Amino acid sequence: MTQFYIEEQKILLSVDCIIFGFEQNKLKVLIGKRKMDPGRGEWSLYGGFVRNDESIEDAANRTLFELTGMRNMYMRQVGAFGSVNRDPGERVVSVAYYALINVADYNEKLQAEHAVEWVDIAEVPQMFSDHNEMICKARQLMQQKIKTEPISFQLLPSLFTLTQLQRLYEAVNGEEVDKRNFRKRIKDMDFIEKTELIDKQSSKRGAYLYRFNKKMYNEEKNFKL
Amino acid sequence: MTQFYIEEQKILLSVDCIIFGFEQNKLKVLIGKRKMDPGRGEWSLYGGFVRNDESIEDAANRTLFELTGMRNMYMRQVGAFGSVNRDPGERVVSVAYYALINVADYNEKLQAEHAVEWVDIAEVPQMFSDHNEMICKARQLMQQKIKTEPISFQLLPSLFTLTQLQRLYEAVNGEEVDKRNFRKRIKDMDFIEKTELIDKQSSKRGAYLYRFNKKMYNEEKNFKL
DNA sequence: TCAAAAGTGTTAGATTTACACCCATGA
DNA sequence: TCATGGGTGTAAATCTAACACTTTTGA
Repeated sequence: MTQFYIEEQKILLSVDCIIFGFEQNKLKVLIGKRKMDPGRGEWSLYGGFVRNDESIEDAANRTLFELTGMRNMYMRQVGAFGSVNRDPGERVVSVAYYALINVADYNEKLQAEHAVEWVDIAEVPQMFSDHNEMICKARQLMQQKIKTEPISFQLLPSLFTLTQLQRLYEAVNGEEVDKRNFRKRIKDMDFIEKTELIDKQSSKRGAYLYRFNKKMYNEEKNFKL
Repeated sequence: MTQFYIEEQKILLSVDCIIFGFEQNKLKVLIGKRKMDPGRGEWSLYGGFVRNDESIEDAANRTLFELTGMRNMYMRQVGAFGSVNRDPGERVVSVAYYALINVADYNEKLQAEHAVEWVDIAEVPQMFSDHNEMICKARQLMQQKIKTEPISFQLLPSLFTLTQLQRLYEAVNGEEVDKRNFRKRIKDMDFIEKTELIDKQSSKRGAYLYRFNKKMYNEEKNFKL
């Protein structure tokens, strides 16, 4: 193969994953202590290097799979982070992705193996490199997205109560909403289906379980929260 | 210096600039025919490679300066584009940025030198590599941004008429708006200052010229269009 | 004198917000 | 029997959208 761009400098390229989960009415991110030098022991996102024969997105999916054992997670690019000295070891440009996961689906064994934990988004410690900035940007993007697309269901079990859904919105947006107004908006969205099933976990009386009907959503697409 | 990431593969990294301008009531992008192999002669964005000793953002600013002779342009990242075969020559990952320019400020000599031209966003031809996708994404981001931040003034002369401003919004959003409702919203924003100057270019009667008062905006920040 | 763009308010409809009580159940 | 979370409707306020005529002036 002919070499076209012979004069140019090549650069290390990595991906970093901001994995959001919802647990105990809080929005959380999955982070761990860095296991390599430089920066060993610092809080860090989970990441990996991009290989020459895979797209950045593939690298991100591979990294997510390594960490969670899951494929086809909801994942969106946050952006490229490219300060010269962002990594103390060597020049590394990183492309951040955020992903959404239902915490209950996450394999505890893998979690233990990678020594990562769910940390409340409001209590994220100081992190390695520019990872705080990445988390912040990811959260902003996710907050925007959740207003216009039904991504909340990625963070919940397939059956959920309206109170769970509401608490999720409150956690993501950082402010409480009125229960009746919230439920009115849900009623207008036919693709959020009421089932006949009752959840008895969270209350004595029990609450109806709902599910997201993806097919119906694809026909209607009138999402607004 | 110690090498930390010895095993990893390095990749060519470039930046591509989507430069938006506003001319004849149309939103336009600045593009030219590619001057190097592979892809010589195809329509292309203006870009450049990222050097090892500069941030991606610096590379983008340098590239914009090369093309326009201007510094401190409004510029935002669109994202990283990283398919393996996006560049037919060699594996190149590119980070796209969009920038806003007042067309009248753009040096014609530089434009001729680089052989770039303003093309209506609605009539962008098929382009090299994934540049159509980059433009599309850039436009989406810009459309979102213009709703909540006063970036429109980057595309206009420092003095402008309300009709110009309205036409700009219409061009960006791709739909017409009601003149009276538009002007009502403008009146609520004190940082869009009416001057005593009259523009006689666009009408016999003449129209008041307005200016964006940045200091006043920074105090109020209640932008909404 | 007329064509072309500038400028200006009102009203109906839609959307959003605020708000309080009864229900069902397990402990 | 009572504490806990589940479930429900209405009215006021705000915001949005639709709409038409007069003014100025250069050609």
